[in-house]
Amino acid sequence: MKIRSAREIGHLIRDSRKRLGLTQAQLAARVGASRKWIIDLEAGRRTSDLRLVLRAANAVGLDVHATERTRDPAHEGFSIDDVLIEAARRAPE
Amino acid sequence: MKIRSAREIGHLIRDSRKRLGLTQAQLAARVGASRKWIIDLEAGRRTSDLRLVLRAANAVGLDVHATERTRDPAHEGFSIDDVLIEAARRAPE
DNA sequence: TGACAATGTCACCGTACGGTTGCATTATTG
DNA sequence: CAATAATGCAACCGTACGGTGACATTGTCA
Repeated sequence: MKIRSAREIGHLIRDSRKRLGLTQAQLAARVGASRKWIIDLEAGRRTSDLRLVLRAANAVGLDVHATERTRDPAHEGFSIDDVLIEAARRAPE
Repeated sequence: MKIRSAREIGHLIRDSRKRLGLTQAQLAARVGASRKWIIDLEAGRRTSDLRLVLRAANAVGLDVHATERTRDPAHEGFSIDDVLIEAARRAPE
């Protein structure tokens, strides 16, 4: 599944965690974070510390990959993205 | 490429940015962050705000995917991970 | 060579991230 | 049903994340 937002990876991690029968507290212990951090991650909040995010994904059996898009984004002008970014800056999430 | 650390995705983003001929300042503007944040991201520091990380990856033509490992990690006991996590807590990065 | 762009680092500093604790609200199991 | 576990949220609060600006270094092009 392609990840487009913090919410998406949060939901993925939650689903995988439940499929494994892990509680939030157990996952938090494995990741090395607090239960609050797991709650925030699964709820799709901005969730700092990328290392913990990757560790959490790994702990519930998710591999995170990055692949290059075949179409060259330099030729796309970014115009739509720029609008979205501006909108996101005013009304985040 | 499988992402295992903040450093790996940082290097990927840097390489893709250079391939596109973007400067750090230009990427920062597209992402909606400061140049310092781009520097920290590319250097593999912990890099908060997953939304910006995903946005930066997208801006340089990288798709981020999450895939389920076929082998069930519940049956792997997490013993090795637990050791790594403990080590990471003492001597992070 | 000089002028300029790009990058990395530093200091300062505000803020929001996240840990802790406690409590309310649901599942879940006996 | 009662008892327990699991989850979500709220409050408090320390800290580190990240923006700004300045500077040194390096790379690039005339």
